[in-house]
Parts: sequence; structure tokens; C-alpha cells
Amino acid sequence: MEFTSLVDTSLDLSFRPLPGLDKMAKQEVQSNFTGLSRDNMLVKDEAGDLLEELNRVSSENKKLTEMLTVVCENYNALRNQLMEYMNNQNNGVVDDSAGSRKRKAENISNPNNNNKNNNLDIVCGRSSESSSSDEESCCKKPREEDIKTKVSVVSMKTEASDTSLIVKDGYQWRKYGQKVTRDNPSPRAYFRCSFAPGCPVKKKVQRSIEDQSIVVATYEGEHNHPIHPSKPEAAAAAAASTTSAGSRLNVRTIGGTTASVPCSTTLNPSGPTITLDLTESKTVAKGDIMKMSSSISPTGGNSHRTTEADQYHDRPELQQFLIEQMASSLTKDPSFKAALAAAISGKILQHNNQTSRW
DNA sequence: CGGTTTTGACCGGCGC
DNA sequence: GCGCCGGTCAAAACCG
Repeated sequence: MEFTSLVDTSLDLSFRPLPGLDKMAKQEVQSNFTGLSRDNMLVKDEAGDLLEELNRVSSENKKLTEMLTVVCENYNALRNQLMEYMNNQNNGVVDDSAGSRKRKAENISNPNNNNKNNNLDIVCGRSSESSSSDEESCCKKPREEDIKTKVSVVSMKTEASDTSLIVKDGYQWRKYGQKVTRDNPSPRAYFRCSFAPGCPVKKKVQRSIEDQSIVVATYEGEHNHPIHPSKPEAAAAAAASTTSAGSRLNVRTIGGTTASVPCSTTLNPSGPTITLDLTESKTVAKGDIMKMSSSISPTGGNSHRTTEADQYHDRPELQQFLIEQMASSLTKDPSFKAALAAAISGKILQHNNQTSRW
């Protein structure tokens, strides 16, 4: 399953001039102001400026689209590498898992344990669900629960002083138990989704044994209802809980601003790690947007407008900076990320529904 | 008052 | 069969 096949990466911001708009605008201006030669000249200049602005913005739009496409391609490449790695591990480990009668609960019970068997179970379950019979043969008798339950792990950085095991993922959870497990001194909390009656999703939340400030949430199952509309922070974890990759997905919020890229993907032996820096404050993002919009706004400062537009046109480094600013502002904005993640997870869900019908 | 959290008891799977 | 352990139940307490 190709990621690009699921997500339309064209990112149409609907801000490109229509073909012929140039002519139409000029004709309209001319017909409206015939006989007023001086005004006519002024309006022509203004129309020209606006068209330049439109062209510039549409070219930026195009560049942003290309950037997003590159990101998706990188994701696909990394995912392919991961699949190869998984296949290699599968060949080496399958006998071990068949021979050992180790309790299966341990796979799930220890989210910090980067258990290869756990990954394999998930991958096999998912591939038999969505792929051809060739892939089904990789695990001929997948256990039924492995197919039914999708398990995803989300780890989040929290305040070290925050002792509550609350992971805000947008869904409504009801805690039904708490246990201290053998391998981790910090208690593990058990949650059920209480947003919709009969929703089978469960969640286990426990602090990482290595880093107490990291809370590890293990989601089991799929929600049978849409995400709570008033909770935009749901995006990342919701995407993780419905991830089509089916492998371990760690969504981390990192304190501070050390990450220059707010969203990055890395491949490590435990699986792909998606690191989301959600800690950037809204004020920063909005400030950037405000800065940007005020500097490029066609309505701001008539006398400087043309020269500013020319600056952006003539200087590629400024264009590059502008593009980076736009991308940075978009990715820093939580609401944009939430909307993007919701759209992607929606696409994935839609695709899963379509493939399950085949 | 209804929903949520807490917490001890209980259950079932697994290893020895 | 027994004990360990993770997961779940359910009554009481808590909260808005």
C-alpha cells in the first residue's frame, strides 16, 4: 500500500488564477473605465500588481506542494526499508516464536519492550487484512485476535512533576483499573473508550521505566465512532491508533525547541518513530503567520507594495525564506496539524473500508 | 444525580 | 496443582 495512493498530496490551496483570468480582469477593467485614461492607467497597474501577486502565491503554492510530495516520498522510502527489515526479522524469529510458549500477554504488557514478535504479529495481521495472498503466506495461521485487534503504541513526553496518567488524545476515556506491574514500578492505568457505547478500544497508560517523564499509551482496537470534534489534539494519537502501517508508532511531544523540524521521521531498530514537536506555542505560530501575512499582504501599505513584491520576486533567498516561513508556520500551528492528521487518518480509514470490502 | 476514579478482589493464562 | 502475573470487575468514594 503506497502512502501516496492514500493521501492526495497536491495540497490545493485554491489560490491560483484561473486560465484567462488575466485577460478577463483586464477587459473588465478596461470596459468599466473607458474614457478615464488616467484612472485607467492606475487600475491597469493595480490589476497587474494583483496578477503578479497571484502568480507569486501560486508558485509558492506549487513549491509547498512539491515539498509535501518529497516528504511523502521520503516516508515511502523509509517505510519500504522498514518492511524489508521486518521481513528479515520475520525469517529469523518465526521459529523462535513458534517454539516458545511464552505468555502472549508479555508482548502487550510491556510497551517499552521493543519486542520483535510483537511487531511481527502486527505486521502479519495487517498485511493479511489489506494485501494479496502472497503476503498472507508470510504467516499462514495468524491468530484471530491478531487480526482483530490493532495495537499501536504512543509515547508522549510530559512534565516530570505530572503524576497523572492522562494522555490527551481527543477521545473520552473511562479508567477501569490500575495495576503495578512487575517490570515497572510506576502503575499502569487501564482505560476504555467511553465516548461511544460499545466502542471496543482500550488503552493502557504507563510511565516509561527508562524516562519517567515519558508516558507510554498502548491502544488496542479501533474506534467505531468519529473523533470528538471539539478536541483537535486528538490528531496525532488518533492517527496512531488507526495507523495503516500497523507497526509501532511512537508519537512524541518533545519539550523545548531543539527540533528544527517540527515533524520528522526516523528509522531505528524498534521501528519507525514519528516525532511531532507539539510544544510550540500558538502565539509563536500565529505570530509568524501574522508577520508573514503582514509582510506580503496586498492591502498593507500601497506605496511599498510593489517594491516588496519585487523583492520577493527578484531574490530567490527571500523566496526560500518565505517558503520556509510558510511551511514552518503551518507545521507549528496545532490546528493545522490537527486538521491535516484528521484528513490523513480519515483517508486511511476510508481506504481501509474500501480494501476490506474487496 | 450521573459520570468518573479508586482500589481491593477476582479470574484466567502461563510457567514450573 | 500451585503460584505468579496481567487484566478486569464492581462497590465505594469522589466530583462537577
